[in-house]
Amino acid sequence: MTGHSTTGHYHHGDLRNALLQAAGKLLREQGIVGFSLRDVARAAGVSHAAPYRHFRDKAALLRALSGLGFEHLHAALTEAAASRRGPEQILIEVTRVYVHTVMQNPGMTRLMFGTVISAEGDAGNAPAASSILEVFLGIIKAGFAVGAFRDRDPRELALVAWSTMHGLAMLAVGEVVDAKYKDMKELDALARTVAENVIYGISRS
Amino acid sequence: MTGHSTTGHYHHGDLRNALLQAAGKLLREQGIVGFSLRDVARAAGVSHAAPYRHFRDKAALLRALSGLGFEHLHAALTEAAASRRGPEQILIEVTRVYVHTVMQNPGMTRLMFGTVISAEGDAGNAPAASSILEVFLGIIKAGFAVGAFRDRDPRELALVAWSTMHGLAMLAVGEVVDAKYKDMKELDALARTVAENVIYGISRS
DNA sequence: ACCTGAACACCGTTCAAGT
DNA sequence: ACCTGAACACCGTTCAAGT
Repeated sequence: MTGHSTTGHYHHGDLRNALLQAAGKLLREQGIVGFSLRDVARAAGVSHAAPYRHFRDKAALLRALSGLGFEHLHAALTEAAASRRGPEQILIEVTRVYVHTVMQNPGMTRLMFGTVISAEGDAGNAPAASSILEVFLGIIKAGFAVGAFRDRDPRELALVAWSTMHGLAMLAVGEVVDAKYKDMKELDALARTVAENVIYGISRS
Repeated sequence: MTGHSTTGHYHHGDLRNALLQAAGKLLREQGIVGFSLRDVARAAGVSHAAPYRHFRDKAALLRALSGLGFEHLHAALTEAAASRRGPEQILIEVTRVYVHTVMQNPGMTRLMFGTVISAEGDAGNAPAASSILEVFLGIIKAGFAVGAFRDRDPRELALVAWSTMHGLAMLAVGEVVDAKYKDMKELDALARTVAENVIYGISRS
């Protein structure tokens, strides 16, 4: 995205971004368990002390990375919410996308929702999370507009919808759900079942 | 439970258990982030190499600890499932207990469901998880017996119920849900709402 | 059989010093 | 302004050696 590159002598113009990119790759490929800042620096081709010019500490780097993950999830959900007709169809599609996105990058998922990072001065993931809740709120309100849903506090219904698909996604990514569900076909069917149940639950009788 | 203790010269008869207990305390008090095996050994009053006589490595200790956590959750849910009348009341109570148990020990929760540990030869948490699923299966089947629930695969309904309360619990423990929900009163109300929605969803129309 | 102490390869973080 | 290299206090793990 930066564009200009005439000098041939390498070395980063934007080390901060290079570090985040390297970190994302390591997180995806190796997971969060052995994730080390020194590895990130190595992958970016700088000394192990260099990242400290751009992030206060390892937690700050992870927080920034987590923020990128939330943005990605938010974008995927927003797109899924925009592309269909009725609120019921939307809920089914959003559930499927939620589970898929979460399963595609388990390390990122654990980073985002595992609270490996905590607030500590920074706002933590609260704002990112509330932007995700907005997506569900939008779906619920659209459902109200066409008289589809039970007359309840929309924030409650939004949280019900989110909880349900989040729970399925977490059980899947945590491998606590039976091995057979790791098959994506099965997971898709399960996502549909779960979404339908939410719909049954929140629809007017 | 062991009973005899006449010799006054200390040093553990059962270091394995002492280590697990110390680890549990550290996990509860400090969380999983800075959790170190050397700290556990120190807390138990032995050298840092001593744990290796009882656990193959740090992951094995954590796996055993996680197993204890699953046992605790299983026992709490089983008790909640046994004490009430109709399946609807049971689901509400079980949801409340699930969320409470999870919130009472966030470090343990992250250990159990964060897949910090993976299988690696050992069976991982799959058996523990399936014993939890059994509890939900029992509730669903009891509901079938009195004609309360929709005619679906009981395993699906059980997973729907589990997913929903698990999702709420994870959002709560991950602090992604608004700060005001950290108040237990609010969380209790939320648990009830979520449980009611599951009931609406799985009940015969 | 169970535990210790030294040893090794790693980490996160800091800081003087270089360009 | 940005990066490096040495340094420090920690970790997980191994292994000879002690009782």
